[in-house]
Amino acid sequence: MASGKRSTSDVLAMLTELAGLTTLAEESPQSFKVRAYENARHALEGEARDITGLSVAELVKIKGVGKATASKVREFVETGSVEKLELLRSEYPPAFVELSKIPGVGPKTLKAMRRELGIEDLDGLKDAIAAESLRNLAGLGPASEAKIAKSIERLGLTGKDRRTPIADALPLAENLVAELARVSGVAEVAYCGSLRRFSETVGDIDITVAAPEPGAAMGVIVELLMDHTQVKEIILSGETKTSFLTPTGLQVDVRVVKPSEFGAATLYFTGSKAHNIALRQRAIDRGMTLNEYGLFRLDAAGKPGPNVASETEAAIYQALDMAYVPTPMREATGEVDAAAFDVDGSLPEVVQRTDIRGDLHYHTDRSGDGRSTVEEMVAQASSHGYEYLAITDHGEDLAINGSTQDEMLAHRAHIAEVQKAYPEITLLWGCELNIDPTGGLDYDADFRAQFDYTVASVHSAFDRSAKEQTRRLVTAIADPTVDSIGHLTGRYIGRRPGIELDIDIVLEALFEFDVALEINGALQRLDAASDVVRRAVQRGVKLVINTDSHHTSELGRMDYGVLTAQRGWVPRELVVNTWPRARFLDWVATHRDP
DNA sequence: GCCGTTTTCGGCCCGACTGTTTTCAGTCG
Repeated sequence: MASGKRSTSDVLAMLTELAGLTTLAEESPQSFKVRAYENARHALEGEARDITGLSVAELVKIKGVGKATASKVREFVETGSVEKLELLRSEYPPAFVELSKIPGVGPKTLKAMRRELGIEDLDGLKDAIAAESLRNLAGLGPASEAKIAKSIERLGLTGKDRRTPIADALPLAENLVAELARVSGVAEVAYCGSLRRFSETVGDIDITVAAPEPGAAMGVIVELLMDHTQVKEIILSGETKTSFLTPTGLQVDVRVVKPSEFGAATLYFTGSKAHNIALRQRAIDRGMTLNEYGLFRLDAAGKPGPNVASETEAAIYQALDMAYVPTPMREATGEVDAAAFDVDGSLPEVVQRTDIRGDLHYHTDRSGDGRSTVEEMVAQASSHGYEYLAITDHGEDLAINGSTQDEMLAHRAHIAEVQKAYPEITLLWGCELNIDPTGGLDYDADFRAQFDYTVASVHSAFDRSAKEQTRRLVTAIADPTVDSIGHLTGRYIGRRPGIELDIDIVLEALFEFDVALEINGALQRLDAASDVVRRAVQRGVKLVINTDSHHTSELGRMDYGVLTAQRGWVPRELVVNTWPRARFLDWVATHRDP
């Protein structure tokens, strides 16, 4: 194994691999050992401190991490590998593990294929299917063989670990929800799953439907789906559950329940799985049981008895003696204990869309890539009720999109003219500065200092080393004319990885120079990412939630930025654009001249 | 492997669907 310093994400990846290989070894995804590794991973994911610096004694104090896992983490950090993991790797080589990604093939089937038929990789499996020998395995038949053959055909398209960027999944889900809501007999529809938790990529789309007659409604829905343009193939269909694949291979699960069960169902299908398990454990501890139909009191015989709550998620959390947990926080990274009144009860009140008073990264057609005029963009912002708005067109360094000094000065005069028609909203003449590979910025310092507000961002040179990029960012952050850092890594989710950074050093610089970190609400960006945001919160770094709008149709991105902030456990207080105008302007003035 | 106001052993969340089964195992979420 390669040497080098192990990071927190390396440790988490190690535990994920350990859980995966142990699933094979134990022939069960429900294996208690597997769940222990997964729980430990979750617990460490939610840990604020740098886990690579913790001792075994400190690690075992984290709930969900025991002595065995703590020792493995230390072993991994100190030696770069874990003996147990290496043993499992030699027992289950990558080509064999790869087979576990085939939908419908679980650990039991996989090991039977190896044991009985000597299958070691995809080619071996294909040969066995061609020879029709798979059907001879106990519990399998011709139908299973055909199903597996089909799964292999579309592997890559619909493999179990396939992820779809939220920017692709969300519009599709919203359209499906709107269509299903119009089906007769349907009372309510919501998308759930990782999409509702606002995960940046999703494995599938889960849609929950409420209907007084679930079976009948499902019949109508299946008819609708049968010749729907977004349905390539219906892969299973029962009384209350139907799954289909879209033309791009994204799986959609539709589940129908009664309206009285809608809260329990959306809670269940929103997950995360680990969050659900924690809630169910809590129910059991209180003499109740929780499933997708509701929360029920257990009778003396341990059977589900009277319904306690089911119609709304809020009622279920309340019955479990917990604060309501916003969907983006349901990742089992500490929110269950934090929300539990008898354990901690200090779940932070995260920022809400209604807290936002202004947008501070906002383009007009002064930018080469801007598509609406100053007048149009300001009118749109005003209609959103904002108190202030920073118009931040590109600086001169972006050859095609940027503006010269003279153009910027004329732009300032233009903005001042438009301001007269909008007394209720304070317009700031701003700029999106480009951070060059060395950390340098557009114009000269004196000119930059004239802007009312600036956001500095990376737009090029994405492939430098983490060391170079970190120095680049820190140099920009230290510049007194920089008020905020835009889309931190420059990533496009699922298409382009962002720049590599030593996040701790960057966060330290942001804190020290009192520069705000942007949460960019563009769905393809969502940058800084929620995990980075959560660390920023822990460090006390100020944040700003922006749309980076280039057109009047893009202001809705504020919702997405807020959801990302909620995933990062951001309290309103840290978000500078929730502050009243006077306080915000005062902050800009003081941080520039401390 | 983890955990404990039933603590150091004996439990560990719950249900739908499919296929191969005459009552259930495997997979999935």
